[in-house]
Amino acid sequence: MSTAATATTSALTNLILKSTNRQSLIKSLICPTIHWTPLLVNTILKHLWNHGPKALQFFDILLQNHPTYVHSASSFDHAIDVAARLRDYATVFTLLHRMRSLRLHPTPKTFAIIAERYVAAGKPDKALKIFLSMHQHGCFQDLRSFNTILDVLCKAKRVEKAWNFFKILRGRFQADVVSYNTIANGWCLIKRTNKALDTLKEMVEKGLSPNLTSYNIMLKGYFRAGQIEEGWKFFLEMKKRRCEIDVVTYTTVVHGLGVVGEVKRARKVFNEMVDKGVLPSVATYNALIQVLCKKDSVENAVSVFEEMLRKGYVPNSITFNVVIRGLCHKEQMEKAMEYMDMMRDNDCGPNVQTYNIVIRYFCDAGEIGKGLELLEKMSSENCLPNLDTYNILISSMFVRKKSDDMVVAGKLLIEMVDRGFMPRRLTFNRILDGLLLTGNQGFAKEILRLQTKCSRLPRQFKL
DNA sequence: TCGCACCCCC
Repeated sequence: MSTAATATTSALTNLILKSTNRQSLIKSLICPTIHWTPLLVNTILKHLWNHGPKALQFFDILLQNHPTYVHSASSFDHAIDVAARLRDYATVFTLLHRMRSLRLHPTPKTFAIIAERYVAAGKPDKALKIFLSMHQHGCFQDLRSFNTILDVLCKAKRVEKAWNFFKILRGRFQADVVSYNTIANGWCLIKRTNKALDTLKEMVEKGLSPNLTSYNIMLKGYFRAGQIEEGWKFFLEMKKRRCEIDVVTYTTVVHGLGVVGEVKRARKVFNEMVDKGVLPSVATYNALIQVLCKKDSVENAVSVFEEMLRKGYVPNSITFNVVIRGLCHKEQMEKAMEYMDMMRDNDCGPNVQTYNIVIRYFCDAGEIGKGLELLEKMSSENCLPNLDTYNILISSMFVRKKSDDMVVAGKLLIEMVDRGFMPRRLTFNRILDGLLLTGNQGFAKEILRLQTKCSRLPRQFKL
């Protein structure tokens, strides 16, 4: 996007965040000088991702009040994702029906989003149900969408459920190598490497051949399960039998060896890939840098970071976050802040994860004030705090129960609820205890009312 | 469909 467009986006995002009155917001947004496009709408929705109610309000104002602009299907997908994450299923279905009435057909992606949110909310059966009812919403199921629902279940570690569902429907959808790989990967995610192997064997019996992805999945599975020597043997076997091992294979091994402290072997593999003509990717560098930070020294990690710059690689936010975490861990906070500035210069963040890292280290060092300063700083950069940010800050305030801290914690709690995050019961109770112990009875009552409201009402955000 | 980070706390 151009600089002018970015400026417009920030200005609009701020306008939406600051507004307290729907009518005046409508007046500001429905204005002939603003040229609404799906790209602009989607960018703003992404910025508002950590303020779900505002995101939905914004989407709804254009939907209801704009005389000519019609949302795109992808914007609907974003809005549905936000509503589903808020567990506001009434709005999810309203939007789904609205899509159909506008003749924008919900896509397989739409259903994947809803299914994913259902599974995340602990409702995998609802996820299967929405998948099975896709055709009633004017969207046909095919092998791709079948594989997607399997993947959604597996990624949420509901592998047994995915496997049972798979066995029932694999005939109907003509399961392919992707379906089997997805299930095998699921078993690997829960460290059941033998089940993964069985799944792939069953695939072979059905006449399908494993591909490189199948092998990479098993390889990662061994390392994840702590079966390092099995992983290593598997890697050697891959090199011997299949000549086409790729950058993913190497990255898996570099990372797998590194996390168990085998830094020298990890480095050796990294060098070997260069010799064999397999070019490391940014992800490979990230894996190595992370491993050096955690198991070697941050100085060595930084020199690999500088090496990758010399070779012309463009570090991404993961690269920066890994280095920043390493520096924080070595209590080099100033250096960490310099890397944050570098991110700004490189036009890649800092993002909410970056802030969470440094806020966390400041808080752990007892410098809550600096943590709160960074919270301010991030909003000024249009980077909204997420659930983790609030949890980090609030829990740090219980190290010593200072009265002022308790009030700040209470205010943060109110803010997070306002933005659609559901604090855990423990968080509520700790803040209540803290306020009562420090003589803030009035504020405690307010928090208690909020808790009661949160637990009683089904989620439905007024649009 | 596979590789790299972040995160409440257990």
